[in-house]
Amino acid sequence: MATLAPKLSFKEQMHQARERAILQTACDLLGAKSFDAMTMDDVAGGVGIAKASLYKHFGSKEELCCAAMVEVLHLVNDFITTLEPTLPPVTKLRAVVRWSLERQMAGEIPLLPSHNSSLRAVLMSNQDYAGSVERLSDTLGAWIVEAQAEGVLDPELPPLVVLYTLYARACDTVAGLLLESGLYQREDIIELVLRTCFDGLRSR
Amino acid sequence: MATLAPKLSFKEQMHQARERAILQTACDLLGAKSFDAMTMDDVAGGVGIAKASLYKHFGSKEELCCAAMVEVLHLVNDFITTLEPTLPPVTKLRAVVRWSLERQMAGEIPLLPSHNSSLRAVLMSNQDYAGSVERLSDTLGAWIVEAQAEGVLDPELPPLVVLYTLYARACDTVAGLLLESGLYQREDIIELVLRTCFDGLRSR
DNA sequence: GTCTATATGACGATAGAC
DNA sequence: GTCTATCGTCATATAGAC
Repeated sequence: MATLAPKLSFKEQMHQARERAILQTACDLLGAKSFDAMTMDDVAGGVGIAKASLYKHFGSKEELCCAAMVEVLHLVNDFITTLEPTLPPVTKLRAVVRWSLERQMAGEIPLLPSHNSSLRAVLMSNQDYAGSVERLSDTLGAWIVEAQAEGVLDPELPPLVVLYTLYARACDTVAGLLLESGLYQREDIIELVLRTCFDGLRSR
Repeated sequence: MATLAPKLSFKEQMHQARERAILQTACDLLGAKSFDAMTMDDVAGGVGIAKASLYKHFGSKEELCCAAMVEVLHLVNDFITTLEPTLPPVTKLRAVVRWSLERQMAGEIPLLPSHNSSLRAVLMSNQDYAGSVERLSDTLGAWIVEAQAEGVLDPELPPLVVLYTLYARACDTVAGLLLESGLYQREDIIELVLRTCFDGLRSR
């Protein structure tokens, strides 16, 4: 396994470190602006290397941004494996949305690109990305069905509607706007957003 | 008043008609792609005029897109005035979200630009836009407070959180994604989205 | 005001020295 | 592999004829 590779030359370590720095910078930038607005000069400047050097690591802007998005999906899939499997499914669903909200409030790249982003078309034809999305959707979908069977989530809602609603809340900008307003603390905002998502706006 | 202006020369009528066509095309394009991805060539091609002619009507791309967004805000503010004032506030709130969802599913420009759009910065410094947003927010905010006082909306949620949540649902992409899936009819999708927004995902 | 043609600049990507 | 310098392309915006 790769994690057991005993020796990595200094050169290779530097190479990987640079690549991680590039990906991290791209993540930050994509959290702040759209794919179209982000430039390779931005990335190069952020990392502190020449633009031409970027192209030694990633063949194109699309390739770099794909890699960044795939990285995020791997992170969330990793996070999911750390969740205690015996937890109630709705608790696990909340945890995933919370994870995404925390990431987003930290200014990092959202889980999914917005619908009208130019990046979407590129991502959808990327096998690694599509596979990760499918894996994530399958996991969340199973939890949704479980939670509905338990009667915890509304069984009358189609699971696909629930899934998309969770994605939307995990990526929407309410949390960021509330943070900007300066009226609430991070933790309060996360609780409020989770509450409006699961319990709705109406009184009980 | 302008609506009573008795005579409008043929030239002026043509001018206004072209301007409306330009705005409509910009609306459609901004519904389909981001501000950055939309080009003035797209707009000119859509309207069927030369690009240079656009600049006789609008001084810049930013100005055109601002005008398009302001147009939408005027439309929603107009829609609001058609609502029977004696209706319960929560009914009026639902109606506004429904109006926005219908617009969005028709492929038209959303009510508000996404957080990380380059357009946002431009809009925020546009007085006409900012004024319309403020007017809209004041109206919706008053209804929210009323509905909370009646106990129909959860009084423990800060009104600002409710407002942003409504904005997010009015602009999010769940409706569009569900429409793309082909599994549901427009009217069903709207009902489902309104339901998850107001009633949440949890069983009652 | 509308058009064709063009000036100007930004950005993705590459060439070639080190 | 990294850099500087540059190419090719495309988009905003304008010039100038009609």
